[in-house]
Amino acid sequence: MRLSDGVESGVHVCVLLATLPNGAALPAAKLAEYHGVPAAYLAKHLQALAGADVLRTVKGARGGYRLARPADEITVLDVVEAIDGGESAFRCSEIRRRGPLAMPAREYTKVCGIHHVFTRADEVWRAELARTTITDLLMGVLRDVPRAALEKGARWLQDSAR
Amino acid sequence: MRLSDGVESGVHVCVLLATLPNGAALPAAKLAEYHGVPAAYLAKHLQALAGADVLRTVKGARGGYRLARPADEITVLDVVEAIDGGESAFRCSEIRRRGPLAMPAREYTKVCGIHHVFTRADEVWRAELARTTITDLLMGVLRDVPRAALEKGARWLQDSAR
DNA sequence: GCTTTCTCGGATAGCTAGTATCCGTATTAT
DNA sequence: ATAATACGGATACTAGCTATCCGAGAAAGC
Ligand code: SF4
Ligand code: SF4
Repeated sequence: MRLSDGVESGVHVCVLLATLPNGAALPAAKLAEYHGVPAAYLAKHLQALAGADVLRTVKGARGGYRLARPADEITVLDVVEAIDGGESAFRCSEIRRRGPLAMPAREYTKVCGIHHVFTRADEVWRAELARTTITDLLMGVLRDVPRAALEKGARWLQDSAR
Repeated sequence: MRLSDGVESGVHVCVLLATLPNGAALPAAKLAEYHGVPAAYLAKHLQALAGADVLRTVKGARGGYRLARPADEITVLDVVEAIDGGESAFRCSEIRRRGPLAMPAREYTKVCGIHHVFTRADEVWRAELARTTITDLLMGVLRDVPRAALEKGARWLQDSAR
């Protein structure tokens, strides 16, 4: 089981955008450069995030991406579902309908126990991700990252926002 | 994000094996036929389950597979980890080490907040799966599946155990 | 109004992990 | 001995994800 690779960049982008002043935007190329990931690929994820109303696009010259909502109203789950999709990890192929035990479809009214376990597990997983907002993550970064690195980042932002 | 396809068959196999009398075994070919899945493929998953000490193999003629432990000591998580692997869904590529913000490796001592969120989510997911045993699932089947189907299944088992 | 800058959206190649299969060998009951 | 069965490696196939490209269109600035 593997989460889409783009989720990581997606979350990082949101955290970075959360540091920008009110309505400012940052173009996709800069975001890619900042994180050291291929720009063309990141663009796809940015579009997905924009489509999911996590990011807002600012078109035209001096445009780019910015958060669509306040950072404390965006959860990690929002980012995950935008990029990785909202489907459950478990997909059953209705095994019980096959083989010699098979019965007519109408016999199977309720969701079976096996299916149910995985559905519940999926729900708690998502609930846990929904618990943390971009603001929470930003706080963590400000606390954990050494001052020197923070200043380096801030300087870079100034230069490229120009 | 997608769970390995074989997990479904794996769980079904365990539930079926839980219905067998004490030390009886069922060959891979029969298990595959019962569930209507390709035998050669199922064999792989069975081996994985045996390697993870979920199933026990009985070699030689009239051999097959049986549960390695009592059904109420086998959790759904055991099956999932045997077939799908125990790795977390989220794998970070250390983005913070790339790009202009990069700093020497020794600066990054603790696990970052982003990483932490996904680790925690993964833990609750696994905890939820560990909550349910094969016995629990078997109970559910006995309760939910119509009597006619149960008898059909029992008859089939008799015939093929011969 | 024209030009420049930048995003949007689709179209498409490349790659990796997972799916599915085969067969020769080892092991055991009869 | 013979038949039945697990084991393990080798391998083809496939879907989904990774990564890239480019033209159309929209906003900003002159
Ligand atoms: S019994 Fe449950 S898990 Fe198995 S095929 Fe049916 S719905 Fe899916
Ligand atoms: S900041 Fe966290 S999630 Fe991002 S690359 Fe580093 S460890 Fe991974």
